[in-house]
Parts: sequence; C-alpha cells; structure tokens
Amino acid sequence: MSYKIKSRIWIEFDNHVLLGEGRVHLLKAIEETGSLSKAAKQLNMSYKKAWDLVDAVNKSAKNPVVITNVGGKGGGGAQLTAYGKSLIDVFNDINKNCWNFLDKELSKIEHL
Amino acid sequence: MSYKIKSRIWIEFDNHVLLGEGRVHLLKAIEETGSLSKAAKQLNMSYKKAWDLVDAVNKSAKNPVVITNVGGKGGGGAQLTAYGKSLIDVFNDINKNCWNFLDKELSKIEHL
DNA sequence: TTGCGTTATATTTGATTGTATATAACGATT
DNA sequence: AATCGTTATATACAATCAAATATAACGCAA
Repeated sequence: MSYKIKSRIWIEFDNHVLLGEGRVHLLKAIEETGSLSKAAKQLNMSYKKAWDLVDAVNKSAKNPVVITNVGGKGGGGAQLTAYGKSLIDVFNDINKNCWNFLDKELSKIEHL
Repeated sequence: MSYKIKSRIWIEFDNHVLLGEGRVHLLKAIEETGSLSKAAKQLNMSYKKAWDLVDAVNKSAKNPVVITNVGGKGGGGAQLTAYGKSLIDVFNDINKNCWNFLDKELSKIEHL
C-alpha cells in the first residue's frame, strides 16, 4: 500500500561519473537559458558548483557536452552540443523506464 | 564500450526511508553475528552509526525488523525477525533485477 | 579605451556529517 | 552482590562538504 521504491541512476564513462540526475537538470537549464550563471540561479545553485559540475562533465565525457564562450557580445554564454543533447535524452528515457520497471517489482513487497 | 550504468534503490514505507543498500548490509551482518556491535566491527562502522540505522529501520517499518536484547547471558544480542529476513531477500532480488534491466538499456548509449 | 556581463579561479566562512570517546543501564550467571 | 559483554545515550572533536565572497580574465561594442 504505502510502500514505495525509489532509485537513482548514473552513467559512468571510463570509470568516471558522467551524468546523474543533478547534472542532467543543470544541462537542461543551460539549454534553456543559454548561460551557466542563469542556469545556476534557476536551480538555486551557486555559480561555482554549477561550473564545477560542467567541468567534471566535460572532462569525463568522450566528446564535448557543453561549450562555453567567455567575453564578447553579451559577455559570453554556454550551450549544449548535439552529443550533449542526445545524452540527456537517453538518460531521461532510461530513467523513466527504470521507474516503470521498479513499480512493477513493487508488488513483491506490498503483501509482506 | 566503457560506458556503465549504476544505480541505487531504496524502499520507503509511509514516506520514511526503510531500506537501502547500507542498511541491508548491516542487517545481514547482524543475522550472521547475532550482535549489533560485532556487526558494526565487521563493516568498519562505529557502533553508534549502526545503532542509529537499526533504530531508524525499526521506527519506519510496519513490523519489527531487528530484536535487541540487553543484559543477560553473553550481555545480550540482536537478531532479525522473519519479517526482516524476507525484507532483505526481496530487496536483494529487486536490486539484482534492476541491474540486469539497466545493463540491457546500456546499449542505447554505447553507440553515441 | 572604457564599459559590460559573462566565464574562470581562489579563498574563506559556515554548516553538516562522521568519528571517537565516555558512561550508563541492563539482566543472566556465578 | 560482583562480573560480564552487550545495548543505549550523550558529548566533544574532526573532517568533509556546501555556500558565500572576492577578483581576475575575456572579447565584443560603443
């Protein structure tokens, strides 16, 4: 009845954490705002934390995920690569499927 | 190729965390040793932390999971209830199935 | 060359968490 | 009553992590 199963998944590449839920949220906010600092504000996250996360993602990824531009018109900005966009799509897809799978498994507990 | 998907699952009851991987490990060690302090040593965990975890499990569970005896022959001890044993069995089963499921999903990433 | 808003980086402060230590309470056994 | 090994509980210290602050670097535009 009031049993629930919850889960967290993450993707690693070459034994380094590449994507988790928090990083995906940040990437999505970057895609929407076109700016790292605006994305951080939207998620109530310090700029430093956001920058560290993006740095970790780019360093552990096979291909670039976020491209940043410093200076210039508007001061700069950040945007996702095509590789980055497909990564978060696949992540969200798998995550959703995992939830559905676990919901089915839940019946094994409910009558305990 | 060197992509991996990892996961953590946990079970909640009445919106309180009931079981996660760490708690299951502890319960298993209690089952083996018959003692909370010995289980804590086996897992290189402080006794306080182990006690807090067991307390949280019992408080959030529908039925008792661990029964502790203080004083008496041998100073006391701790043991799992039948409910507790079936809980960890179901948890391990679901966790294993989840890993298998995610391994299949992994193919969606490998060619990115 | 000055101003602007952004990314990039270091440092410090504060909060949270984990660990170690100490001690009390317990009850069967002797 | 004294002993024993355990559970139960509180407290103080250490360590780790998060957050805030400050400042530098950048490149386009006016």
